[in-house]
Amino acid sequence: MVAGVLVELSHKNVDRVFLYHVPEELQSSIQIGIRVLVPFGKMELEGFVLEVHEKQEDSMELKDILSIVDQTIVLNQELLQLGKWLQNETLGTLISCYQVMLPKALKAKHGNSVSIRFDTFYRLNSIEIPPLKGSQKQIVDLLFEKGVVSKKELTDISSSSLKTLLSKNYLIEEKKEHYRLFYQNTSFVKKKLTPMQEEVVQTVTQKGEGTYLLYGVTGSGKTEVYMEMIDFYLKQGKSSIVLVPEISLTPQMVQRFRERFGDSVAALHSALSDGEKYDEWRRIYRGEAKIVIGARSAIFAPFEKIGIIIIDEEHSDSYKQSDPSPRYHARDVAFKRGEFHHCPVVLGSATPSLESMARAQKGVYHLLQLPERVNGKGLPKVSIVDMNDAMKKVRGHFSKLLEEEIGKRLERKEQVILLLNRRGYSSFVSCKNCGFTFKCPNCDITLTYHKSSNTLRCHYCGYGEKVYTKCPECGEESLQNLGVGTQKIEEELQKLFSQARILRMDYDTTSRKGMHEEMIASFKRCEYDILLGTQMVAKGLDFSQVTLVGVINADTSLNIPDFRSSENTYSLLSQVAGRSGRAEKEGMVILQTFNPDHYAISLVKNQDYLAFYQQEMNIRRRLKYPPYYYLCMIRMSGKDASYVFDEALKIKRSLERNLSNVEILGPCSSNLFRVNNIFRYQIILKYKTDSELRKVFAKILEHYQANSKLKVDIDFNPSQML
DNA sequence: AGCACGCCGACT
DNA sequence: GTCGGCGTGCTC
Repeated sequence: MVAGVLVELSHKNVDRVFLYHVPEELQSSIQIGIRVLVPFGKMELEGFVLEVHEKQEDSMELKDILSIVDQTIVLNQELLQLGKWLQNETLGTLISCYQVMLPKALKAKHGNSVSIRFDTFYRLNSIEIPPLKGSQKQIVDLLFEKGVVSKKELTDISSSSLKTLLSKNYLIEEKKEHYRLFYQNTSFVKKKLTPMQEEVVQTVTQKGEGTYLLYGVTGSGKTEVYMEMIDFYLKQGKSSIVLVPEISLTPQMVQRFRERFGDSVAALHSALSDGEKYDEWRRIYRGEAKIVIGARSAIFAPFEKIGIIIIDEEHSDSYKQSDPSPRYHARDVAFKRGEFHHCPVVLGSATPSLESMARAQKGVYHLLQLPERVNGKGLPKVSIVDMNDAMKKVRGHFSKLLEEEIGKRLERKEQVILLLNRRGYSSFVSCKNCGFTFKCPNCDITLTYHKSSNTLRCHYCGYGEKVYTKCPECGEESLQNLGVGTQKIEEELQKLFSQARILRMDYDTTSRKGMHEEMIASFKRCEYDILLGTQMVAKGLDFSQVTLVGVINADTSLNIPDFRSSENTYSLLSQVAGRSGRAEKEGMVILQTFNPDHYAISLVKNQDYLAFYQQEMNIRRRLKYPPYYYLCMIRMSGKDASYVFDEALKIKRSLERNLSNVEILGPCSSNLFRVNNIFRYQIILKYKTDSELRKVFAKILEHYQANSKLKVDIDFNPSQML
């Protein structure tokens, strides 16, 4: 018997099946989709069994499989097929496509040490036991009384007596798997759906398979709709996947699911330990959990029958994996699995990505809408403060209006959320006086400041200019690097309101495990008046006492050198605005900005997503960006900068020869030009159809696979262009 | 990833 | 004359 094994090394040269002889004693347990340990050169490696053949085809000497790692399959037929599709889609290695589907404990990796935890139990072997005394008698008495006793209950009693009883065969020892996470079942009160919510649920469950874009304003009760749909499929014995951008940022969502569905909910996110993730995965695999809520990789949850896949906050760029290959988008995987399981895929957002909205407008997706808040209240009133004026009157970062309104909330014992927008922190130059920022004339994106050369550069096309000290717009000597920290704002805030209880939430204060949830819970209990934080205070939180949301610097994220910066800014501001006035009291929002007339800010005032969508679409069309064009980034890197550049030019020429109807930009140096003394150049492609693209790329990758001086990476639909 | 093979510089 | 540099190629 022969097995085809894909080994753990993620390198193009070995990314194929190697054949091994299956020794007699392992033949009964060998299966496609399990892990095995094999000799490979002088190494011992783990790998996945992808093929099993009854007889040896030729006379080639094959090595023996050393041992079997899993008793059960870790990659079922669907996932094996999905991995091959993913490889073709992303041009990553096949092994990386399989590894990305599994929790660390189940990845093929020799020396992996994540294990299953067991609880030990004891019961009596027979009723006839000679009279005993002391602690031995104590143990036996307890067993007569209870039948089964766990090891934990016996910790106070002598362990040597236990050993004696075991050695005399009076007791039987049993081991039972122990899941590291403990969930308490709580009671749940089903909320009655509004007619609009009801209609959405009906549409999806009746139409079934297909893609739905659920466009619902903040506070419109999307979570209730998700739960109702999940319940529908749960009653048919089918499982559900719910993706959220980063689950540790939305503990309230998990809690609500737990309240309703109890133990059937499994959570998969970065705050869990490897062991906890392994346990949750096993609960999913065994069908003990029917609903998984998780971040990007939860899209690979090993369910047998999927009823529905939901992607909440579908516009979030966290669904695209960009750092380690495979560079996949969870949304695309969702569509593929949706096809396989003939189930609906629901994309939900208050500010859908332009890509998704455009498809919905074209009728590719079914568009579902929830235009009203469930509390019957309107959306919060948004005021925009022009900081160009305000800065002349006050020092510091608080406008008169924001200061006054915070004061009012403190008096009324209501709560305040303050957002410090840190995206794009200090990498651009802006005029203190008029708000002017430098833009690339070819790409219409903000130029990045390079300290080393004291220049402003566009990393899309390579355009560059010298930094002036005088603002070209107003002539003032008031250009500055932008960026402030939460700590500084906190100090300022405390000076303004000495009695206020301020909770600062950023990556520093929430790094400790469980800290994030703890802070949210304590703010909810009104132990603080003001929640001050970065992006993490913007999403999914539901505090009934919050009636004011303030954004210190609404426009920093506009200056990120990325064509999506307007979209991201609009989306962030709408999201955070939605935290205000979620219960009976009216909500208010104050946006401080140097660009009050920029559409990504002014249109937040009336929460007019569709107006924003139209305006942004015009720009995208004009500049040939998504959704009108697809983007693809080819990154070339190596130690010898001039060699890398020369090869990059060769690649460009070869692309020009082999592709038609594709716009090729570059090569130019990446924003992070030198990382660990590796120099990086990039080529960006804009195109409408990718039929010939993948073949050409595959050839290029093949050509360079053995070249140690140049690494070529390809990223389809990159989420950020840095 | 690791390890061997292989063809050109400074040395006991 | 050898020891050793890391470029190239292979691993069932």
